[in-house]
Amino acid sequence: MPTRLKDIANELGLSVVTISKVLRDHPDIGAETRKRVLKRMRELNYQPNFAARSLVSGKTWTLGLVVPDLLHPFFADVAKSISVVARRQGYSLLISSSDEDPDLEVREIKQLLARRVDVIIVASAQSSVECFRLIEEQKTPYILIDRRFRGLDANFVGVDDEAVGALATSHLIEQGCRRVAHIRGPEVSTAVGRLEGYKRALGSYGLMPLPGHIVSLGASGDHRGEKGGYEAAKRLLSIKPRPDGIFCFNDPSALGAMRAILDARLRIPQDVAVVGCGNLSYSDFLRVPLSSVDQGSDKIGKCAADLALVLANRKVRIKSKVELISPRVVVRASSQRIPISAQADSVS
Amino acid sequence: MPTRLKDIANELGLSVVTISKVLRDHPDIGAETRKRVLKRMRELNYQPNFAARSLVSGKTWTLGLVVPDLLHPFFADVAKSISVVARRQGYSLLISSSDEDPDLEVREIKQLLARRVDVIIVASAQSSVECFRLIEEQKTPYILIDRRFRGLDANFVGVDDEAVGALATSHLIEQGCRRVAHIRGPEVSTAVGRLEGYKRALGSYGLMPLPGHIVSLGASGDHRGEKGGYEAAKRLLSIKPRPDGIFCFNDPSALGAMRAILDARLRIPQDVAVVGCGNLSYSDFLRVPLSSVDQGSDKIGKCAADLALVLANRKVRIKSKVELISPRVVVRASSQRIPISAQADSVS
DNA sequence: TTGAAAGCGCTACCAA
DNA sequence: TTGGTAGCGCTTTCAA
Repeated sequence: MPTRLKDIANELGLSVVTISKVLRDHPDIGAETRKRVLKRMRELNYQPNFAARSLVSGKTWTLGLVVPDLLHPFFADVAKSISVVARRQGYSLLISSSDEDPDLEVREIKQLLARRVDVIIVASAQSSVECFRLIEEQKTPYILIDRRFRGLDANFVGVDDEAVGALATSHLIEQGCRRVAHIRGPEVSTAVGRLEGYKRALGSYGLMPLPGHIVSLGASGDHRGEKGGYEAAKRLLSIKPRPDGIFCFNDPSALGAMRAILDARLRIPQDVAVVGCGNLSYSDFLRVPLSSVDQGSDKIGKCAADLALVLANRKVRIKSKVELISPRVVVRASSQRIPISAQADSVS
Repeated sequence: MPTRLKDIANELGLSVVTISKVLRDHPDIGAETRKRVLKRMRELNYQPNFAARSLVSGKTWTLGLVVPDLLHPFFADVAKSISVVARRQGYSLLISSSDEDPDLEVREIKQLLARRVDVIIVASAQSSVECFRLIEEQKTPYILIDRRFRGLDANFVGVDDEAVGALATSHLIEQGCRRVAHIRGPEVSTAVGRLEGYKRALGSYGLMPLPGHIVSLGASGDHRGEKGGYEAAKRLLSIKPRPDGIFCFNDPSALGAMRAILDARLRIPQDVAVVGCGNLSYSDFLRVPLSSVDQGSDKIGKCAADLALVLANRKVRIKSKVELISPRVVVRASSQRIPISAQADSVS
């Protein structure tokens, strides 16, 4: 039903090839012919058929993105900035949500492979590396974001999670906390890295995690960790000596933790200071505005998209790139124990 | 590079057609042959080429979604539920963010048309109806969500905005507010509908909007209305008589309004009660938990997706469907002036 | 039950 | 500068 090259060719008494060349700005076309063709194309509002084009060229001009949860502001932000970069180069974005389910994720990836997207970008919920072998077999370039895997030589764009943990922990210590606890996340690279950073920072101040001061978020069934954070913080508060600072794996768990602290009639940050990670929107409107480590989600998206476009245009596989974004602490009331100095909010 | 039907055919000494039939579960294939073919397909991890298939069938098994802002929890939620429904039927989702820019939106829609998606779903930032004519010309079915247009006979799925306004306003009145103000949104159907509902509800209680009690969010440059809500509320608070309740166009503007109220050293809800719209996540963790009208974003997504799948499988155009989701109030502290009764949070 | 032929809309290659 | 031919991987139709 839509206009085809052939239609224009017939109307103008030219060949399909000529029209095709005009379409793609091929040099060897007469100025007059070109003008006529372009005019008619515009009149008919001609749109080339992507399927046909893909079939010939082997390129779909499509990027595939798989995230664990589109509703999570971090991933929404990443998706958005990928989409902006991609669009500028004529690429579209096929997005799917794996719901943190590794099997579903594999199915989604297979779907993207079947559709022959030019590059796959995935924030993976896998525990094994198997499914990436599948992608490699098909020779589709792919980029991991946010979460990485030991021993997998793959493109990666994400925040430097050890730096996240170190930054948050050092900040708490600098604010006068001496018993900094950590609510850690599940067994994925982000949580492990942040835990490492936490330990490293304590060490660099000559401190150690106190017994019971590292608790796990657990899979409390809640999506993002609010409930888990609440439970974990309750456990922490019952321990002697009680922590005077908590670095939480992510913002939702920090919200849960803050609720537990307030419920226990303790003050934030005077009794217990809290730092989260993710720097989600609306932080300024919380009961106690939450200090948080910003992961630079838009930067991650932009980097990943830029890399994707490079990969999409290479014929041969190139050496894997690893890009680590530097995190930054955004200090708000939940950890501000020392009078405001030059550091607040605008720190780089 | 990936396996083709022809490869399997050659290996097994069969014709391409036979393999193709097995692939699509065609009945007239010998049991033995079918088994052999399926086995080999699995071994080679065969994936049919979508581009080739689309070219023949004219179907892309792809839905296109255009939203003003993927970061907005409402649209993220809608996108997610569309994706879930679509996936179950083998459809993928091409998502793009228009950034509330009508021109950009048109370009995105053109892109989707060029890609011959089976259905376009769009939460539109247009002020005119022109661009939908474009879609109609190409005979691509489309569904408007969230925002609709007068005089455009199109499929629509969204919340009943008048009911939203009426519900929120009645709730405030029932909580004892007598001077209910409204911070209204821009000139789109959602804002207009909510304003109408607000007026209707006032009327049904024999009340009228007081002079200056309807203020506009304005385009204060902030993305979602926090700053606009702040400014608007400040203006409202300076008016005599001062409002004792504010129904805000959306949650971000309600957050801004609450900040203005607290800044003015007034109490929420005792001095001024506040209701927002959208019921975004984390509401429980706000300084004052925000009452909000839930728009049923997941229901909207599900409905839209179901409708899209129907449209994708019809040959002929069918009469436009309009589905209005009923909103519900979720009462939290910001509007709870009367002791908690059976109504709180669990109201349906 | 199987397969040969034609064609979807486009691009690449080479000849005119 | 222009166009004929071939073919991308698949489905549809019809004949064997």
